[in-house]
Amino acid sequence: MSDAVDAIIGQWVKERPDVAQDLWPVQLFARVQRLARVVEKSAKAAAAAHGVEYGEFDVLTTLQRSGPPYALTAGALLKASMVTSGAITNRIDRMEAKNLVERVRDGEDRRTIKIRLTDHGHDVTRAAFTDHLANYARLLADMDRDLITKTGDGLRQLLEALGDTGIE
Amino acid sequence: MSDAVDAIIGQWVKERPDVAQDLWPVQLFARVQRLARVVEKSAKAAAAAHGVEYGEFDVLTTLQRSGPPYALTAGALLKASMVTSGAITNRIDRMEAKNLVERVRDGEDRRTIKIRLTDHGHDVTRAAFTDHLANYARLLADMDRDLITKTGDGLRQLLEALGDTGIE
DNA sequence: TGCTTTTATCTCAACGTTGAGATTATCAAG
DNA sequence: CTTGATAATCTCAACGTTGAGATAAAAGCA
Repeated sequence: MSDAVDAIIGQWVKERPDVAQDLWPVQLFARVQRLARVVEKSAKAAAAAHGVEYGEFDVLTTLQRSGPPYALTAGALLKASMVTSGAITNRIDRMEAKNLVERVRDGEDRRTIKIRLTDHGHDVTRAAFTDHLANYARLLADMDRDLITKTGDGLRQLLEALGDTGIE
Repeated sequence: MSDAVDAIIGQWVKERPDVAQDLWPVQLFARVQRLARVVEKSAKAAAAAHGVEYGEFDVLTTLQRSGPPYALTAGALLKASMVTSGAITNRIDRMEAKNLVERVRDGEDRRTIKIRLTDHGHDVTRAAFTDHLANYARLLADMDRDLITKTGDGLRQLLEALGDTGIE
């Protein structure tokens, strides 16, 4: 059996035999990259069905899983999202206009603001996340559960080694 | 041992116990997504050191690994790149301005154009790809080789099941 | 030959992200 | 207090991508 990445590596071995022994990370990282794109494309469609961009969906779920009172600072959302500060500001602006979240000034530190899920934001998040999980399950419908677990465990060890250990 | 994704799943189990049994795909897909971002960020920096955007680097390597005569149609690059047509046109425009590639009309079919690596494009690609592999190796420096192989194999099976089997 | 359909590429406005810098507030030291 | 340093958020122009539509050529078919 072979996939697109096997074909790509085969091309490199032919064209760049001088680096053939350095291609071993490619079989992992190229697959991670391709799988991420396939899954993200599917997830975007699932989010769009609920009227939100994928980046907005990310903010919604981060707030919901943080638990009561469903409010985090812009800085916390920034760290959780792996994007830059301008992107977070824009996302919050758009989501505020859609009445999904609201900006609340923090009494303690007036530099910080908290982003809080509105009731409407809660409803959208619950529905969208449920659909999101159904979509995930559909993608993996025919796969062996044990393989999924083992592969996920391997990725966890990689992420730990790369320092991706906390969500703050 | 635990990583950021374990923490995220822990939050969901608490906040949405009603979907706790549907979270199993998350431990895989969330890791794929996070790892892809970490690796891509690193790869972008490696490409930038050679004066090219990551998307441009993708076009360069696709052309180089295709072998002589190092020329593909815009359509072939489109399929290989997993982006939309406008993005490919823009990338080629920018790369042509940088003298990395040149557009060549195909004698047979005047609708198609071939994108061909220039000599300069060849040089940049060789150097950038060598650095790219060194960067990959650095990221995996402390990892067990067998784990990397097994995890990559798991991802291959997933990609095959999702139909990502050819590069055309 | 003419007509329609299909194929390949490009156009362009809307969109989201980047990232350096600006703004405003807090903290630490004297 | 006042000054300087630090911290949190926002601003904004530049950038790359999206995706529907336009353009143009080729292929299929009467």
